[in-house]
Amino acid sequence: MFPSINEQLDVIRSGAIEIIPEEELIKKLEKSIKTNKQLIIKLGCDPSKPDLHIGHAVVLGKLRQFQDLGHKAILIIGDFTAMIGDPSGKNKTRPPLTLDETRINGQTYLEQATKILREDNLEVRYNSEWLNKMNFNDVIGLAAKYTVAQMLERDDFSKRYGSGQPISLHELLYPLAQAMDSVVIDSDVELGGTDQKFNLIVGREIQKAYNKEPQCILTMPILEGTDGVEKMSKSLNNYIALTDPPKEMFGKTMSIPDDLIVRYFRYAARANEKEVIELEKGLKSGEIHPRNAKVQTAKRIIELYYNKEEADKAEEEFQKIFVNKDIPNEIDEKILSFDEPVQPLMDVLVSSGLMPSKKEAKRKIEEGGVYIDGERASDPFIKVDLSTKKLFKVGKKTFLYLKNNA
RNA sequence: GGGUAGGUACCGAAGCGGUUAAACGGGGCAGACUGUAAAUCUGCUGGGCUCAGCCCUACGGAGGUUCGAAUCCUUCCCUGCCCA
Repeated sequence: MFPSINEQLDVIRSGAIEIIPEEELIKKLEKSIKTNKQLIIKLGCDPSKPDLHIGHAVVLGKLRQFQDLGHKAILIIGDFTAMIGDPSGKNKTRPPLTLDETRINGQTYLEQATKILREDNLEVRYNSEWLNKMNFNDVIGLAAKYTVAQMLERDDFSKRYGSGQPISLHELLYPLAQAMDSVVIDSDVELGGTDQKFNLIVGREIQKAYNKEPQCILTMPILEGTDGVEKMSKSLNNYIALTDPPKEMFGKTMSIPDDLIVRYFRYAARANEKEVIELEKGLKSGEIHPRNAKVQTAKRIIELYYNKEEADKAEEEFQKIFVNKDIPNEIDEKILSFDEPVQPLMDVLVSSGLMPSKKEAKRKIEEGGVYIDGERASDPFIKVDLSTKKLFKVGKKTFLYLKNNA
């Protein structure tokens, strides 16, 4: 029923940063094979930001591998914990969300996550189901199982504490809440990014405190964002969303710094180890041009979430617009409804949504960032005739046909 | 509860009565260049208008002093640190 331990371990280890403790995982696997019972693999997610990106996909992909091995994935939608807001990586307390908001976000999350996960061997649980029921007594009982010093071991807590940044008490409760999830679902393995290591270990400790068999933890790397410096995150706007259209995925991948190519090829494009080594060698020897390596990576990523045709199309578009400075194949068209078809350029830019304000429009025109039918418009006060369709280009990548219907 | 230091634009951080839509850095946007939506360099970065000028809004909130306040006073809210 299950593959052999070594086969399973090969899959499990690939791409993983740490497995703690590995011996225990082996024992769990042995037992699973012997009793023919699935292991319970937990992945918690924070639905406060429902835009999933290819950084999240790294750990989701690992969960998928466990599913493929025959184990049971439990995806915890942290609708309750999202109200607290995991302080991880943040130096500031987050604004709390309501349970309703997190529920809606959770649904969105799920829609995106199932692009990667399979529907069988999958169970979805919302942690408000048990956390919302705990009363103050329960919370005290839980909090009594961990100490302040242990909690302050967490890197970002100690950093914030040390530098005089505020830490609200409820933030200290976050790892405990997440740990409670593990207690309730009896997880055997919990997955997470390396930044989750602390929380995952707390889960293990708390399970023990509740006389449960402790979970093993497996951490996956945190993928850098397209800027190549910070981790990929929505708030830093350096992410490639799973729902990004193909040409966005392509362009964003092309914009990563060269030294990130191999990491993206491995983790974002999910190339196998052999391919990764080949690419690495080619880049080093100069046989493979970094540009082409990026093209290949970008196309592989698009193939994961769309298909080959879309990948080819995205490449073609990119070539067209950015290399040949041509216009894209498909351009949106917007009909405006001024009383008169002849309007000042600034007004046209604002009411079409191309510019947020007239001041901004004026600036961009003066900077030479606005083109009408291929001609650079340099006078912000000119009027344009929209009785016929005109092509507007703002900056390098925004194209829009505009026409007035009156 | 006492003491003390703070709260400035998207973020960090100057300014401490007028010349301040607010230095500087980051971010963002635009331009040049490029294999690239990279790097680098340059410019811009609250809004409106009858647009080289004028007007509104803005330095935690509310009042006040002053010809004039981010800057001074009163009060309230929030945060760090020390002491209890």
